[in-house]
Amino acid sequence: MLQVSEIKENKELIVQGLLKKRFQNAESVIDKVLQTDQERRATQSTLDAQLAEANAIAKQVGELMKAGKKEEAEGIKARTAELKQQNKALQEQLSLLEEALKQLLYTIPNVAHSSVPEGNDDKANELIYSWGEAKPLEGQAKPHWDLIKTYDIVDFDLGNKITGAGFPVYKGKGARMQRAMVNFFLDKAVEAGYVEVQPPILINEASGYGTGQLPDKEGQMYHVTNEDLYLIPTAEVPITNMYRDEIIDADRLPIKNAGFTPCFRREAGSWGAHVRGLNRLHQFDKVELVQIQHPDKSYETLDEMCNHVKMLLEALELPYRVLRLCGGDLGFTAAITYDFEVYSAAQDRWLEVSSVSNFESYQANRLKLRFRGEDKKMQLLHTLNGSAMALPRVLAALLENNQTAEGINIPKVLQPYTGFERI
RNA sequence: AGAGGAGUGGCAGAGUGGUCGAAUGCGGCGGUCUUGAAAACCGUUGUACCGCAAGGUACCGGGGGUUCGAAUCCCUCCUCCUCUGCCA
Repeated sequence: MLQVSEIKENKELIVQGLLKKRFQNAESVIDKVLQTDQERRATQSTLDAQLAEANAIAKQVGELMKAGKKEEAEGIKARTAELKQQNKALQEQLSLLEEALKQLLYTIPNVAHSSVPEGNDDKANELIYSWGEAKPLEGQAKPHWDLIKTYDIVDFDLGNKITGAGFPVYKGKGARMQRAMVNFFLDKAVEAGYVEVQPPILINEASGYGTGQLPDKEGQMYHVTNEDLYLIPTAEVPITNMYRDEIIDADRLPIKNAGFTPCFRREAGSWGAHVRGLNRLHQFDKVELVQIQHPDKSYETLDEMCNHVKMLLEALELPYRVLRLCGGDLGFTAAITYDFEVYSAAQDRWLEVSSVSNFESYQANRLKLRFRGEDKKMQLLHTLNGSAMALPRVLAALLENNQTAEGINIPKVLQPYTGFERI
């Protein structure tokens, strides 16, 4: 969430950034924050003064008791009863104000970075890079949902039987492909200096708040009600939360972690071709990169992460493009996001396979993730993450783009991992 | 899952109702000494909030309670350890 101190100092800029993000009533909500904070501070001051008085009396009583002046002590106690009531009321008032402020701040998204283009939806996203030849296949190109049946490598009916829609079973070379991609992506991440981690895939409520899935977006996660835990929608959540409530030594920065996990998304939503097959699933596998960086360097890091994803896609020989999301299409917690889309020849569509974002201090503020700056003052760090990458759509694109009469060609870089050159 | 024990500052570890934000040791930082280093010695060393400041307030796993006053007593939750049971 945003920091009240920032809002106070840069109110106009923040309102601008929020409007770009298409956050309604930015100005009035910000005003409400400032007003609530004002009340909070006033209440805090009063309460502190009263507590100071109560503390002084308690000390006095102690001294009188020790001196054996019991009656005098009893006399002073009368005042404390009064103070106690007032303090309790003030305490409650303060808690209410603090809670109100927090709830208010939770409703405010991150501010869009200055380079983020204006726009209401994905139509306004800015194309900033493309690689490879994006053209439909000639002849009888099949979409991946047909190919997986032909080669019997992903089975939706089986998944339906044992779980439900959106939970496919990968079989034979399909399963092997998954394992190959995971290993390839993880190996590349480790080569790039990321420390591999394997986090839990169930998270508690505090973690959900830390990275911004809670409150409000609980409907998108599977909830294990008998333990009050959530299935992760992305490894971003457990990996970033490893650093919740931490004060990091500046010389440890940047912190780079990579992890492979399954991801779970409820996404009750649309039907049709764009959710067919592997395009959208309730459970899918993903390798995620997370970095924690000094605020001055987070945009360099963002570029570095984007270059990493480019390298992966080029190694896989998949035509792709990079989009800078416009304000209206940006996620709640992101200051800036680059989407990587792979061209799927048989669908003649672009499939999002990676999303790389800088959250600046928005998550760090919720996480209480800080470091001591050059001036010895505590400062919030910046968090970033990116998928590298989401497997099902990469698989879909590989199947569709590499189909031949003889079968599906596996990219060279994956062959050492699959042990076969063709499906 | 049952029985018992324990959670204190970066770490170790005292403290069982007042003078305790908390002894002591280690570690860290600064200094003296030294050509340099080590050792020794001296000093310093938590976080958040309120306040222009002086200063004040809160925090001893989390939450609640008793009391004029709680790290210390009570309730509750969480975590860890030991034993028993179960198990990949």
